[in-house]
Amino acid sequence: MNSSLFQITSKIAALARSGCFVQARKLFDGMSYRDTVAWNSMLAGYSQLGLHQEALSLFHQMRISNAKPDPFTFTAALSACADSGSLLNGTKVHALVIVSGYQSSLAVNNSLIDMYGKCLNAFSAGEVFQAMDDTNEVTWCSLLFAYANSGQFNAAREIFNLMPRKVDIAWNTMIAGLGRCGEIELCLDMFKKMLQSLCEPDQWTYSALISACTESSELLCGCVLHSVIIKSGWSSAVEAKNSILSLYAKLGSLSDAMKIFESTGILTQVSWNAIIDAHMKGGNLHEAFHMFQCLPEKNTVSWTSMISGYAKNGYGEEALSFFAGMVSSHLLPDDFTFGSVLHACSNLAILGYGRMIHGSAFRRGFSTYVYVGNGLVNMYAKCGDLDGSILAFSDIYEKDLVSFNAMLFAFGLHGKAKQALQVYEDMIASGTKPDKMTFIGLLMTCSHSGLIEDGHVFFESMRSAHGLSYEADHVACMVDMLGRGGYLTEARELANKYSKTGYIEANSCEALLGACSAHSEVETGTFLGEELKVLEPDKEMSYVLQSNLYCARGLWKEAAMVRKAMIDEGLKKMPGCSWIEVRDKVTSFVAGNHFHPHMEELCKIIYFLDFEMRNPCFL
DNA sequence: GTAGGGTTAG
Repeated sequence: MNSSLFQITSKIAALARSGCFVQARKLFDGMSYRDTVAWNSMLAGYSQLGLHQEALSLFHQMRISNAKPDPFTFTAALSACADSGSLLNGTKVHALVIVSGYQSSLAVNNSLIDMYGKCLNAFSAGEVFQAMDDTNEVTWCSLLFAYANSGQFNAAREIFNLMPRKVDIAWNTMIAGLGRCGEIELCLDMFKKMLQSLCEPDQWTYSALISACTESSELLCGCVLHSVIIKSGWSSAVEAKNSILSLYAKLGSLSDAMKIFESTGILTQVSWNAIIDAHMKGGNLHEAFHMFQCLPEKNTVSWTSMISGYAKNGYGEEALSFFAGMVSSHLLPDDFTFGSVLHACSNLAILGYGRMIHGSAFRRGFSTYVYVGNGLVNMYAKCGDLDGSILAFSDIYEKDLVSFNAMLFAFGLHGKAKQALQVYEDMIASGTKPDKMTFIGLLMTCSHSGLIEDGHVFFESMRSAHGLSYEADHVACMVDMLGRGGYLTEARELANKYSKTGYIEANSCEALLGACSAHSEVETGTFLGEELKVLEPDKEMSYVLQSNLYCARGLWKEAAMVRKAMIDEGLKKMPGCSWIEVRDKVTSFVAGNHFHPHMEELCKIIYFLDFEMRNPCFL
């Protein structure tokens, strides 16, 4: 009896190890009696294959059955939490470790430190470490990783210095961590010290160094290191090759990246994905799609590259069809995937679909992730659901700069200036440094809400207090703000003051022209319109704005002449349209279009609404 | 018969 239990268990372990988890699970489910080792074997199988959800649900089943978890159980369960980045589940398992009395097991404690480190919770990792009376190399390395991974480099260095014996992996952890934070000089310094010590750099050392160069846009430094790698003999290692490839792909020389790609004996998924992504970044969708089709095996990253690339280039529908393709090939979306899909949803302004994605991300446990949360804030705002944005924002587990910017824009977009400025206050209070985007959001908000004084203060503090330089868009926002408020002279002066070419920049000129039509300044407007035609001869904007200017003053003949001149130049204005989503169908409306099937009913409703707005006491 | 660390790509 016992021997058959042993036999089946070893079979399960072997099957799971080789990736045949379906067969392994069949055997496991057919067992009449399972002891702890049997549960552990199945659990470890899922955990190692990256099937974190399955692992955790098996762990749960084990708890409600009679089996008693042991240190093997906990290490497998914690590794599933660690690799899926689920701090919530990890903390629950930690509680069960204490309940089961295993808090002095070295392996379990090491797994706990690893889990907290991967979930970016160095503080808890440190607490576990403090309570340990027995430690080994793994303990120290995991603790070091915990601090380095969460960007706490002073603490990481302290731990590194305290380590009883510095193994290669500790050097690699420090180098990789410093590199990820953009500390390229400290990173190279570490590498020098490593060479001076008795530790030998390996493929991971070089991979981390090259990634550090990529992170800091140090192409030249990366090239030097590339030659060092060739001399060291590690250049054929997959890890090094992939990093080198992504260095060239990301820092612009796609042809160099292609050379590495074509010379690579082992074409790993990483190489393919890096090239696809480089094509996407360069806006070369056709080439990216071609490479994607040639990919022998597509993983989550490959599909996500396609989704995000098409979404970024404004092809929302195509992006969503890639998402559908991914789902039907049974790949599980992760936080990056959801973020990219939400990006597509905000471009298409399809609230219903966006909500569905939100639900899906929630069920998979990703809705509190920063990349997903930022996408949700943006999606809800663009789809007109400000409350949705607010809820999504408050759900984000660790808000970053993009989260604050997205929420600021959301309020700004909906004309809620007070709340937008509050977001900025909260952002500063949280220690997050504002960037150029933040100030675009602030200035736009001030402009749309007529907060001219606040606008001036932000514009000034942007340079003096935050050390940021003005870009054309910031100046244009200010010009727009002053122009809307009727301060046309000041607006023009400002535009002149900050122009780099001596001429008013095109986007400031557009803003000024807009202000001229709002305030009926025909002469100035005409002059600016001619200037804008010189600045952007291929754009229809100058003609449209000038024509609007004449229309506002009732100068219909002049307006018609401008429109005709535009057509003569071969320019066409894309008509603006509005659209709504009703029961999964999007209907769009263009001015002057009478062919909508329900046009008559719609006109009646609009007539009624118009009447009601003009006579608010009617009802 | 089961277990614990770093690794590149979106």
